[in-house]
Amino acid sequence: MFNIWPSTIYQPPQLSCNAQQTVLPASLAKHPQQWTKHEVGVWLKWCSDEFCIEPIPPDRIDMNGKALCLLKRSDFMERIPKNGDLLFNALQKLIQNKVSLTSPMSSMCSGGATVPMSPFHIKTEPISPLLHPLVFTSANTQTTSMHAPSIPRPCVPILPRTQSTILPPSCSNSINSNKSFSNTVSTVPGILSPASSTVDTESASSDNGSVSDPEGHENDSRPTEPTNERFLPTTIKTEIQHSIQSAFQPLNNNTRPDSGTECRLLWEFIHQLLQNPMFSQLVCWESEKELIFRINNPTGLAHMWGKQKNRTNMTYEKLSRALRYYYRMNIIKKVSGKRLTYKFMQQPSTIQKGQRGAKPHNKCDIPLFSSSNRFQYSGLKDEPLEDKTQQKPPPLSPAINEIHHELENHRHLKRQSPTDISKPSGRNSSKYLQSKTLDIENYEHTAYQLGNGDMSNSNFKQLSPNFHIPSTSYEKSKASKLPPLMVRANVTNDVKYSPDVKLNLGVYGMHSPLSFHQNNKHHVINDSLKQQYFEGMTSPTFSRSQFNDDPQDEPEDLSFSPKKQRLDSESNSGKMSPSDEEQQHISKEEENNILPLLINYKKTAISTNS
DNA sequence: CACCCGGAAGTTAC
DNA sequence: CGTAACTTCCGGGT
Repeated sequence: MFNIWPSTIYQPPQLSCNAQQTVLPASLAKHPQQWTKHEVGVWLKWCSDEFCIEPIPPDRIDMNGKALCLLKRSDFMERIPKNGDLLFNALQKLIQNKVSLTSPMSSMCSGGATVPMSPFHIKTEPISPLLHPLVFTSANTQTTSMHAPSIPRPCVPILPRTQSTILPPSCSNSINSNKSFSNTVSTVPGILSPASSTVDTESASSDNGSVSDPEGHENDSRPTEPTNERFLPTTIKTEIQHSIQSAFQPLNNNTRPDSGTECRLLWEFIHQLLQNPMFSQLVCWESEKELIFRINNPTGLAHMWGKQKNRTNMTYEKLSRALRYYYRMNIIKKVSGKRLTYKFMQQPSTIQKGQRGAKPHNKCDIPLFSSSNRFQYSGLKDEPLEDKTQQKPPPLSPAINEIHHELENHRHLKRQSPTDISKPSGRNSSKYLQSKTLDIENYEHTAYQLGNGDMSNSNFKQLSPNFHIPSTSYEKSKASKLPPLMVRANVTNDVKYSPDVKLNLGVYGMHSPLSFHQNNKHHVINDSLKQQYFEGMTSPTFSRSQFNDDPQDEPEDLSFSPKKQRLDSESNSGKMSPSDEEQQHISKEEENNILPLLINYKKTAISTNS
């Protein structure tokens, strides 16, 4: 009967709990109220094994099933402080399973769950699956990401995947919570597992009777064909699965009509977990009022997120990278000085979403010069950045004016970064930067396209009719797109100090000229400042002198003159003709020249600022 | 060592 | 097919 739904994706070898058996002992295949005292003990033992929790002293719950069912949650907590919640929930599921035998689950497909209520549920809210700590494990560690059923999944609100795992909070109750989580991750059928969820939900209405059928047990090699799902025990399964669905659905379906795509976003996922104290061992509010939350178990959270996204190799390192992308979108920021502590920058319910995910509120203002840049988000420790400067911008040079005009007219489009040519082997950004700088002199045109998004380089494809695009993917883009914006960078004839090169370098190196430091203040390049930026380069790091027309007076400007740099290098070192590799390589001296100009100005600004 | 940062490039779902 | 939102990897920092 309580055969558990197969599906362990992650199962470390050193599981401390029973990972082989997920079936409730046969003697417990009756309503808990009918359990004898001995059977209650059997159940407790089963729970401790199944949920990877420490053994429950029999004297803590020394009663028969009838008395057991009368225990309130608080009673459980009192008797078993560590895992009372878990046991209570598990018992409730057993109890409610019996009840729900008479109640088809078909209605669960809607956003509002009709799952039997758990005592600690808010009446008007769907039951959160996360409150159902039924954890099951199976011996099979096979990952079946390729087995995703292709049948329609109309009721599935979360990411499609076939299997997922989850850990009850109690499983991280050990000394090393992280390791505990990793080593005891078990499978909750249906949790975060929409694929099977749907199937089971669909089969539930026609297969209620299978609950008590021992033949319903499926082992770990469960076939994934929908037809086989019919033979699964469905009631509890469906309840839980639906509960899971509910948990990851938006609280307000009216504002999130697309319930079929919910909880695909990391911030949403985290927020959902935060809503449930059951997961406080993974992540909890540090200050709900201030929307500050703390990740208590980074590894566990990452595992869970990985399950949600069907990424079995998810780590906190990666998850945190995704979180860092939120900085610039003003969705989440790091709380400076507090490890594993972040803050929602706005009420999650107010976070606007793009077609597929969160975006800055004023997305149309983001692209190239908005205040929403990475430097602004370089840490909560940073005081609010000064972007209120209302200095009257100097007149623009014709070239810049043209560019500016183009930029203004293309804010809604995605900016395209110049080139991916001669990508250096390493990931050293300074080398990369330098190689780009070198490359640009070979071309007459550079195209940019404006837009927003995560601003990663992959979203900035090179588009220019006269540009050689070595990357395959870029070639494809080139064929299908036309650059909405052309920035003429006459680098061939005037590679060193033309205004356009300045722009290019700025955009190149920094993705965009986003902020600068001046008068002990960190200025964000907002609308009022961008003209000033372009024309005057008033930042100390982008000062006018650094683009002086007379390179002889500014030796540091060698960085902007690849040709000259190379010539100098050759004459100095005696090298005849530098190879491509050498062109891409940046020496320490060169790095020292170019970094302060193109990269480290951020650090300058921040350090002076702080 | 664990966490943090952000660039760069690849992946995936829509 | 294009893009948002990651994921993956990395070098470097605290």
